[in-house]
Amino acid sequence: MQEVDIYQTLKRKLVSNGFEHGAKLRAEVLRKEFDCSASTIREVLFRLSTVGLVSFQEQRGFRVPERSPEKLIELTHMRVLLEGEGTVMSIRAGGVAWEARLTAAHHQLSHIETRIHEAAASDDLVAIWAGAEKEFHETLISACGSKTLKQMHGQIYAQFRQQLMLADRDFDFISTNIEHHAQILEAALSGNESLTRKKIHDHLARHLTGETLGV
Amino acid sequence: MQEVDIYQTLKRKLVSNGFEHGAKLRAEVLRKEFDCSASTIREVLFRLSTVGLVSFQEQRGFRVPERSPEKLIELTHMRVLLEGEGTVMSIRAGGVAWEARLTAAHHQLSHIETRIHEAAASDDLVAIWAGAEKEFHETLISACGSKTLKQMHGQIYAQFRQQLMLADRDFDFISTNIEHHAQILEAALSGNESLTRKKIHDHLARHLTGETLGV
DNA sequence: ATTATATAAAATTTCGAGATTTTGATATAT
DNA sequence: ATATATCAAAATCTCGAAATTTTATATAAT
Repeated sequence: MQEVDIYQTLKRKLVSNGFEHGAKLRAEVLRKEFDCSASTIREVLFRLSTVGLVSFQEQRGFRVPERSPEKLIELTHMRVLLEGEGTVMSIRAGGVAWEARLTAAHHQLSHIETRIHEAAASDDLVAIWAGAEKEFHETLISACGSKTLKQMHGQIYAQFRQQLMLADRDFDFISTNIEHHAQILEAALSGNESLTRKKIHDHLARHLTGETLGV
Repeated sequence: MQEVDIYQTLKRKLVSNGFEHGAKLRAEVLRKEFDCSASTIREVLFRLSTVGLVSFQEQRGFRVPERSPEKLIELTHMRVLLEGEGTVMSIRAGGVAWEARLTAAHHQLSHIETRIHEAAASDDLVAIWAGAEKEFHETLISACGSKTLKQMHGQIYAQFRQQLMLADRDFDFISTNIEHHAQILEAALSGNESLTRKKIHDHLARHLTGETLGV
């Protein structure tokens, strides 16, 4: 298995319930799982600690970051800030091409959310939903013109998902949430910047209280 | 030399003119300089790429990031966003203790800037100034209550300094800049949030045009 | 002269073993 | 019973050499 594949596989596991929060990531175990040397694993884990998905402590190895209500609040705050700013920049610079992409991304997300809401949420469907939700929020900021902003948002978004894991799975598909995405789309297409910021904030607001992880 | 020292030493060199922009960071060379193995160097470089101070490309090793006017503009934009948000949060939550720390940090910065402005800027003085300027801007957001925001700001600030290196050294000490710091302090102490945001923006505005790196 | 190919040199990446440090268990003392 | 000290097991970290890949050089072909 290629190192880049090991990286992707581990990353996916880290943001989608593949490990317990706080679990130790032992080189020896992972070495066997991926059939490579301990140094290669060590390297991949360093790269993942790069983006905050793995915590590293000198002489004490690597761990999955603990779940923490405060951390989730901080990450949510950053998402509101970065997605709000990035979306406003996209509104100004994106043009029709961006509006088209956003509409398409929302259509797909809306489709899968409705489907899950009506039936049950199988693991397969949840995986598809996770991709569509990520795509929608990334499309919002995709025309902002700042690689730096997109990169930071990518880091924050991944850590946000990792904090949440499946804790909030049910809520993600209730009609309130489906409505939220529609309102963000509508506000963005209307070009109303402060309204768009507000709708993004409202969508994420339930994670700003600490209740989502039970405080 | 301890690995943590290697990390610090390299980091300092990377943000203060110790390397050319775009320079290759060869493991063999650094291995000899710090008298350790190639793997140790490799690890440190991975950690520095964690925070964006070193760029890494598969099979092509590590480099000092290129200087780029666009990148500087993006980093400046992020600084305005993060320092503005963090300072406003500090105004709300910091209390007298924060105000006292901010006043102290400004006093030290003001002192050194005046001194350099009157005389010439020796390398020693510039190093002291760099510390004082970093301290002032970090104190602004120090009471924001978000470890995540502080961490991201730290990354952005280091990359910002790395982009600038000594390109803008002269301007850093002219009276305009000294005035800027005083106005940020005054606005923050007055508790006027939008004015504080504006003063932080104005202070950094010259880096938003591209002129600083000559576009 | 320019492009393409083959070869050599140099740099990066992987590896497993040895050295170091932490962790956990057991024994001893307060 | 609590705390401290000692030792063994386990994990992490460092290292230098071997394997792989890139880069540079020289040769041949168009």
